[in-house]
Amino acid sequence: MPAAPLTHDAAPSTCCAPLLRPAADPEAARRLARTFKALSDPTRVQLLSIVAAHEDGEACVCDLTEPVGLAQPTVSHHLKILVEAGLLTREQRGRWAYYALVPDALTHVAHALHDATR
Amino acid sequence: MPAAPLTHDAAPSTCCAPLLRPAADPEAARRLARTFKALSDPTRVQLLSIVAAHEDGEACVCDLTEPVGLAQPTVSHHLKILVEAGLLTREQRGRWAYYALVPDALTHVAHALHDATR
DNA sequence: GTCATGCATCGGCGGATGTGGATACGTTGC
DNA sequence: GCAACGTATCCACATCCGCCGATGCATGAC
Repeated sequence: MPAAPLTHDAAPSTCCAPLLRPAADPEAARRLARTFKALSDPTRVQLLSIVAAHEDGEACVCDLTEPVGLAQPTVSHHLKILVEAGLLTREQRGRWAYYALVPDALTHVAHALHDATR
Repeated sequence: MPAAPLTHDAAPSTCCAPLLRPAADPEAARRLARTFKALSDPTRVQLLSIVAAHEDGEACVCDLTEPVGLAQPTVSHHLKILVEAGLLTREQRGRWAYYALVPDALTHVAHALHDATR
């Protein structure tokens, strides 16, 4: 932070082109990245796919530990991340916890990404 | 791993529902997650947005360091990750390196994600 | 009540990641 | 040749993340 007074306003050549549109503000980028972070692990992508492939589009933890080959606490951890990202819902019925996809979450993410880079 | 021979084949109740479709194979999940990992950082999302907002859809590093408020090596590092993920292209013209969005990369990602959770 | 079952949380370990200063590389201009 | 400029790479540091064993918290069966 010793300041960088050399604003390349006096650009010698045609290096820095102007922006046509204002870019996505940092807050929007932060929220987008937060969702992508939830999708940045192979296990979590697999979990989403497995849940989606299940009948009624829902599955409990015991359905998921074996396909991904991880211990139950780890699967529970990943599921929590997916729920916090708004990609899955969690519903407890009896002693089982059923996870299901949030219907339009993924398409919403796709649109947000398209808007940010439009 | 003393083995967990208790395969819940003899499930007492209706816990484990069958799959309607085979879920995404681990390899596909790995590739998808690899792309999302590149998008999982706020700085990188901002970089994509700033590049897209520039005239001609391209920008050099000197256009990018100031908006994101990070040092040049850090920005270069993030750009490399985006290029390796297939989201940006790098073209050296003179002493400047111009980065541009890969046209259909994002929509392709969106479709792949939709397929994995169809 | 007790016990078993399914799941979440806690704690720690090992590896990956974001960050920037110093430095090396390639290009332009002299 | 040399100097200046724009970028990329190297290195070290702090932090975060995936992973699992141990444990706790519910619910259901007895």
